[in-house]
Amino acid sequence: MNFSFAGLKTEAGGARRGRLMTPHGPIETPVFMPVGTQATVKSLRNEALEELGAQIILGNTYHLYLRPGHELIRKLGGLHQFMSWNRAILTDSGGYQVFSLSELRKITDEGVRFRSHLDGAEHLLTPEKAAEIQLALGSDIAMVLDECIETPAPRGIAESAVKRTTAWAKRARNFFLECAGRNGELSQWQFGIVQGATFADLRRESAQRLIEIDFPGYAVGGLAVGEPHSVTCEMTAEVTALLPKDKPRYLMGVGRPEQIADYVALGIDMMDCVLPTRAARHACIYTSEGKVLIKNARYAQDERPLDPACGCSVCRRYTRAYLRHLFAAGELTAAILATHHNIHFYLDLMGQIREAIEFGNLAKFSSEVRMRYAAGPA
RNA sequence: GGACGGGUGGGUGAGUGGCUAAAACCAGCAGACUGUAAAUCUGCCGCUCCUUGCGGGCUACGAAGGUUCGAAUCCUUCCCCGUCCA
Repeated sequence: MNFSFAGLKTEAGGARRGRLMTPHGPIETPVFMPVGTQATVKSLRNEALEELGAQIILGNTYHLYLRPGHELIRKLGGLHQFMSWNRAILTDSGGYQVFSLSELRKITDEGVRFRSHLDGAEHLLTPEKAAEIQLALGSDIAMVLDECIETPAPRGIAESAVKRTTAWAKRARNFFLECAGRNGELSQWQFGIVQGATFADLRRESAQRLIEIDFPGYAVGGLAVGEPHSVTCEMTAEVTALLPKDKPRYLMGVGRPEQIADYVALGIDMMDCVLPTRAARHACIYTSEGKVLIKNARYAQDERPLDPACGCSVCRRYTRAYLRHLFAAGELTAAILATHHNIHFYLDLMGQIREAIEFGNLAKFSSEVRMRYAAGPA
């Protein structure tokens, strides 16, 4: 695997236009990665994802370990073969579940003890175990187990989360290299994750420690979990200023359509977010003019497509009135069509961002998107 | 003709003297969703007034009367509906 800007432009402000080569195809960056926690992007068939041009999707260590089990997936040829997805996959480590399943877990220096949300059984996820699971899954990019905390957080909590995340990163890295060997880097990468809540010095400290460990790529975690967007940007900027320029940076779990270009401008190459898929299932449609809550009565007789400016197969064929009806009737097709459109919107948005970087007018593009979103849909 | 049972807000349906503008669910309306315990969750949902307050007024539990300080709840008559008997 390798990451390069060869023949590609880097914008002065920090935005980068790159290419990440994986065993499952190239990834043009900046990239948006649809989330497919349980080896599927909810309500989308892989055929649709391919049609939409998804270059890489996410899977989740914690979920796939619990069900169907990483050993089973390994036996069946790895995650790519198991789910019949031949493009790239990044697996999250379960670190986010440390945060989102906070009532079901206990953290120690050893690792995280979870009570399964499926059957209540107790499981211990250690940095080594998370790496082992992801090696079995065979994702193109594996994440280290980290301690993700909510923001804002008291400094003491943030400090100890950074300390633990650093120690875990070291262990995860050692274990990973031991198992995969240095040559393992050819087929699977492992990224470290910066923590530090909303404290700039802790963010720098965390990044510095990870750089010393030396990963092929770095993620910024624990953001967009409660703090204002401006703070998310400040923290991201602190980190990207330190990270090696020749390695990919991944801002985890973001963001809203009008925020994405901001992160790119700060030097972020990769992002993922459940927003387009989850919001779609909840009848929230992202369009070039802002969000459309398609269940609203005002769309009952609206014969326009979800987004008149969109060229996706859903917008080419179906009306707002029809989508509204499908949601009102609780039909599964509503989720399928809405998700398809929202993912198209996100991937297309990122495509436009890549283009804007190449033309050197990302800032202009970004402010146009923001203005359209502020104005709202017609 | 007789015997029971029943008529509650847009729907289903609790409530059987004051805490009831009336549970709950559905429908309806609006909103949220950021490394997915999410096809989920939240708010509103009789009308009206304002100094928007766990505020005021009005109307409301088939109809009309009555008992009571107070009635969806008790009594009387009537009108409907269901089941059974002739």
